[in-house]
Amino acid sequence: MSRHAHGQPAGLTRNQALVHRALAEAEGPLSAYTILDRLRGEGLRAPLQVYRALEKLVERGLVHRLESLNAFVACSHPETAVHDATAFAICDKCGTVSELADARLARRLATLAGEAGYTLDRSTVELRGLCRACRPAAG
Amino acid sequence: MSRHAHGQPAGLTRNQALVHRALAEAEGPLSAYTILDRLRGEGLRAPLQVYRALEKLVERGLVHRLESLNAFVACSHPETAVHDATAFAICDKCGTVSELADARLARRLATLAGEAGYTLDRSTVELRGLCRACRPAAG
DNA sequence: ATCGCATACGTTATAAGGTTACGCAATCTG
DNA sequence: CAGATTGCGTAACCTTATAACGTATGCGAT
Ligand SMILES: [Zn+2]
Ligand SMILES: [Zn+2]
Ligand SMILES: [Zn+2]
Ligand SMILES: [Zn+2]
Repeated sequence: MSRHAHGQPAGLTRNQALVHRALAEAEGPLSAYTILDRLRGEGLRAPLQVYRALEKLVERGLVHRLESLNAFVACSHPETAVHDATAFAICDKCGTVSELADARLARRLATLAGEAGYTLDRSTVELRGLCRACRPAAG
Repeated sequence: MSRHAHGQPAGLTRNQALVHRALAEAEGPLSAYTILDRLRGEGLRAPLQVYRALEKLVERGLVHRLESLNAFVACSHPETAVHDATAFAICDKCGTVSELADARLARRLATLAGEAGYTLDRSTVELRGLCRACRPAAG
């Protein structure tokens, strides 16, 4: 589980920077309320302060929302990277998350949506299972 | 596990049947609390009555949960059908949902998870965009 | 400078979604 | 019959997310 050593992205407001840093320093996904708790020492007091920051961070692609967990993670890719069809693998036991980018997946999703008559604006792909560390030894 | 003439799966308890019917009769996804409201006339009073029924229905594959909507839909495939890697296309404007099954997608997800060191137990794939009816006419 | 607009901020209250805890009843199983 | 399992009902509670309202700040156009 390593992430970039950072360098906060430029152009963030104080609250946005605080929320982004909290996520970047966390080992895994955090709920909005957990973020809030971790930032009370910095003066944050209300859920909306966190949700508003998250909204902007997600818009900019600096943070992703994990729908199946109601939680958020800092993006593990450089800010410049392409982000179509990001998938997340989530360990059901230890909760670690890996952000995966895959062009073939992106194409397949676009094709599927198209065949069903839909445009594809954004996609949620979350894979649940066990990570290598949590998997029982093969037998 | 067969169905009666009116499409109700057999072997459901009263609450499960009520919840399933509510979803099957709805035009789109329903939240648990909306289901509850629609079933108050049938005697349901508490969220847990709905959540417990939903849990069983999801286990049996008769109902799917849409994580990005916090809502549920009746499965649109026969009860016998295979259900690995079901994807949902969701119109952002009118809310209609199409349930898509695709073996190539299933394989790609399995490969992706495997390469990242994860087993793949179940997947959430939700595609957001506009359906044909809601898309602005081209040209 | 100052008006209008846009963006961010802070606070309170409330909506929406989901679970824990407890106990009773029916249905198997030995 | 005892014990286990499953479903049911109620109340209380917790988590997640948004609405509503007002303030502050930057910035370009008049
Ligand atoms: Zn990312
Ligand atoms: Zn793990
Ligand atoms: Zn289905
Ligand atoms: Zn539509």
